[in-house]
Amino acid sequence: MNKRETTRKSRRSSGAITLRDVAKLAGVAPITASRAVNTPDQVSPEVLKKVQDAVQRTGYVPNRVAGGLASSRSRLIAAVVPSIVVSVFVETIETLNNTLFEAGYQLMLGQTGYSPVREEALLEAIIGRRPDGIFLTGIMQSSRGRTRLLASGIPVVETWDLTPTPIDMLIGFSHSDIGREVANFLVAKGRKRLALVSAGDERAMRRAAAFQNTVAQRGFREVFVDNVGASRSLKSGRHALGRILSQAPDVDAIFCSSDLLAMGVLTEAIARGIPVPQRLSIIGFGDVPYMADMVPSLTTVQINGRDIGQKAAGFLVARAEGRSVDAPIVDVGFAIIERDST
Amino acid sequence: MNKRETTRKSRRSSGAITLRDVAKLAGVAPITASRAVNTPDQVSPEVLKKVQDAVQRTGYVPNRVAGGLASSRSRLIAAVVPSIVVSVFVETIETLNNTLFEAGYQLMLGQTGYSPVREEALLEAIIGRRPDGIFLTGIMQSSRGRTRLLASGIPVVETWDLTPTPIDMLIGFSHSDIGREVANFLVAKGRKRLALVSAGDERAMRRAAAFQNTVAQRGFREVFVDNVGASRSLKSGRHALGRILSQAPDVDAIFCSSDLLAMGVLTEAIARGIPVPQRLSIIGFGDVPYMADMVPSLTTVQINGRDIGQKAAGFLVARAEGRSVDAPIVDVGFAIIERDST
DNA sequence: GTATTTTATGGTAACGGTACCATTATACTG
DNA sequence: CAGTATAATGGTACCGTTACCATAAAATAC
Repeated sequence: MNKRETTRKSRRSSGAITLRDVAKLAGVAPITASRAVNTPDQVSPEVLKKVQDAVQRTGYVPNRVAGGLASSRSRLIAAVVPSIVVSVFVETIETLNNTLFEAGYQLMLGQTGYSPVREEALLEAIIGRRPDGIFLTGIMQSSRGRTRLLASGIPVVETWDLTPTPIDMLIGFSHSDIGREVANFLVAKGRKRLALVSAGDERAMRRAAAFQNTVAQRGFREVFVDNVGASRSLKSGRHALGRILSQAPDVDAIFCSSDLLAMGVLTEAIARGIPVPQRLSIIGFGDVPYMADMVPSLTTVQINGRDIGQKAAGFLVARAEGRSVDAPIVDVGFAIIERDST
Repeated sequence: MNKRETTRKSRRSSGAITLRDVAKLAGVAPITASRAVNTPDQVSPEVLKKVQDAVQRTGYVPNRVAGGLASSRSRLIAAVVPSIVVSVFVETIETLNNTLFEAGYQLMLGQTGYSPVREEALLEAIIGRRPDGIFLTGIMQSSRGRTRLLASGIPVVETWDLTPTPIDMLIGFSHSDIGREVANFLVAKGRKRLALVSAGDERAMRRAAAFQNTVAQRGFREVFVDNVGASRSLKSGRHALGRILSQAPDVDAIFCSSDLLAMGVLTEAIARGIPVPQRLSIIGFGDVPYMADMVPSLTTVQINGRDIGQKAAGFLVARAEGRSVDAPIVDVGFAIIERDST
């Protein structure tokens, strides 16, 4: 009988130390050991000590998978990002991750590569893991995705954008406001012939559209648009300026959809001996850390990515722990940081 | 009786659709439904169709937590990184993540912030999640950590470094070789008065030490060392050059422990009108994507981070699926990419 | 036509914890 | 001092899935 039991065990068990082993060693029931580990103030000091000793001696590490299944709380938060190579998201993710870790949560990272198909598959994989919360970069556009998330009942925070119809919580800012404000800013600086270097993603396009509209409304010449599609590199910024100069040589200000593109435009301008900002104003987006210390330093739209990450972590943890979030829709705004390139 | 059952259920259950629900709807046993979902070729076409219909109708998403517990396979891989803001690691993580996702695995991300205390806590959290594999950036230095990992029995791949005593698998390159080769490279270029701008982490220090030794062995003057500690920003690179110029004005070549620091040094040099590379050679480390397209373009030590990520994913998945890895210790090497800054 | 393998399906018992309820010992109340 | 609240501990069932074994039906072998 005993033998059979042992055989059984060796077939299925992972062989690791379990709470049962710890409890046996400490001479208490498994449930008591569980309490000693998780809610120490619910057990007597003697029992606590015995269990802690047993944990030490055995090197027991609680199995969060089992715990998660039993309690329906995985202590896992999933984050969906287009790409972590796109540096503008990195600080948000880092802060999100760190804040979650402090609160006892782990981060599961998924990258869509800006692909809807990928996003769909990712969502399925994420929901299957039953995380306690989901962080989305941007608004979930696909209605299938929205339905899925809603049906899952998992707290969701959409970020990095605003919408009147969020799935659940929302921490973002208005891309069209940015487009408008940047246009106004450049016009106020006396610029007359404006251009855009824009990536092809939806949010960048929204900034671009607002920029164009504002320029048109104020009666200036049509904005020259160079769309670099998915190539967000410094090099594509350089090439973009090349095209602008040959097709619209009188352009005197360029709004780029990322700091890296702006840095490319700036680099090309310097290489061609075009004085910045005298002949050409350049403004980026994102305020990646090192932009302030370049020469010339880059004027850009600052987004407080760390703030977004921290707030999102706070929201998700609160909801995971059954607390409600007072103001679950937050506009964190943006700021145009004026430096030497305009 | 039935009532009681229902009551019970509502107390504990998460309320989500389970495999049992799907099975009931399809008119088969739960285990058969499980097979239809996971190993479709083990069931008859009719049953397969019935189950797939039921899945569609219910919107069933398998609970991987429960599956993981039952099968001791979480399909989760954990990655430990110092920081994702340090751009040199980002491509590795991205490729690791993407490759894992293709194979049906999710990535759990942990950041140590270069802190051993943090690393310890992180390890505990990771092991508790019973991932199928662990990716480490660098070698696990702490012997407690090594013991823990070994005891956990989880496949581990250490990366970004070499050691004669890896915990398990290893994909890296030699930091001392880099220090030596860069010194030789600069000397071959005719440089005589060398300096280092180094971050305080262990691997950077190892590159620095080898660099210094080589310079000493070849009979050149002692290397001027500027240690920037934990501040790896462009700005600290700029400040570092300031200090070097005031304390060792005859320095004619600088090896920086990261591309970002090198970019800072380069920026400061340009700002001060110091001709690069005529009066000053600058070489970085990492080959962050945009370094090639700056003016002047930056000479640097190229590490194939994507290759490391892809290989690591391959190794970990193989081991997770019970296959063995032929050559689990790989030196991916490095290359000095000569550009305009030397 | 019987013996033997293969295929398809199902029953049952884990996996390693925690929720829920029950029980006992102890402290407090009036 | 009985009656009641509180604290500490334990028993049991269950979380949602899969491993393992058993069984029945169909296919193949001889």
